[in-house]
Amino acid sequence: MPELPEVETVRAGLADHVLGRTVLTVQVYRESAARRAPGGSIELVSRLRGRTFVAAVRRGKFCWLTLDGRDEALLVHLGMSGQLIVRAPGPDPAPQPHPHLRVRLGLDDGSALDFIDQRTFGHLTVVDLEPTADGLPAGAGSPDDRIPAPVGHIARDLLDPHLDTGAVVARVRARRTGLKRGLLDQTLVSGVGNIYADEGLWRARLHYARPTETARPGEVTRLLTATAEVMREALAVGGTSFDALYVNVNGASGYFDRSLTVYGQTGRPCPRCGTAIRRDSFMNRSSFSCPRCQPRPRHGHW
DNA sequence: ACCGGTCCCTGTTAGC
DNA sequence: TGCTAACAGGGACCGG
Repeated sequence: MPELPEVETVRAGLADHVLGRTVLTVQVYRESAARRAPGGSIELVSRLRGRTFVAAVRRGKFCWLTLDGRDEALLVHLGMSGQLIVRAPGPDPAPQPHPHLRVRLGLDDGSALDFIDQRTFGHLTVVDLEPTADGLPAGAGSPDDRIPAPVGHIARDLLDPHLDTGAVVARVRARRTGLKRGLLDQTLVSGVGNIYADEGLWRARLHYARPTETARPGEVTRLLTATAEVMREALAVGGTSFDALYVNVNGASGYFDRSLTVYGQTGRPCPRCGTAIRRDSFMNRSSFSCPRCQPRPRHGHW
């Protein structure tokens, strides 16, 4: 499940491999991959063919390739299983295309950029760019202050140097919900998904259901700092282990799993105290935590 | 404006 | 063995 570190790995790979390339052909193998555009695949093809990639930018889990003229971009969201793979020039070595190949962009040097997505939550769209709300650079890899219109409501992410952490702490505490819900709300702070939320909460020794309104400023700051640390460490691992020839990420089975402390570790001992990690159902998904390091808040206790 | 629930989608796995 | 249900989950959307 690609979250910020995985998407940043993809962005860096795109910056290395497709900038300066021009799109010659666009093949859409599954219409729903282009569903975010009103005109669907027809619009994707017409707005993309003949265009040149001039920047690879990311904010949170959204990534975009700015197009020549800098008024439009190819916007990508990987959903939960999306991959972007650069296929080297030359005949395709595989006898038949990947079963989950959704879109293939043929580039002017004979290479191809493949969008592969098993669970189909990801999508590609060509969108207009607009000025950022704060006038600052849009995100990682951005040469300017322009952001895709559909990403305007997404907050800066935890690794953005322009992130105002104090303001995020205040906004989280102003909410009436649980800490994990706040951390996963991409309009408060972006880039965090279920995996890194659980890892950050464990590192900060906070329970996922802790009410935001009773969380002290220092605790929320600790949560944000801890989650950013986990993501920085994952990024360092992923950045060194992906094949330089390919832009390739599969968060579900990739390189980032190995350093996970609580996510998916039901029954295994907590590295801090040895207590068995437990799994709870929360927000219709799983939450993993240490019952001792992250005690459940009792009503009225705080 | 905020908040929580629902749905979209496919492949794998657990359980009867 | 064969079927069904649960599970993985980001984000748009909707009703309160």
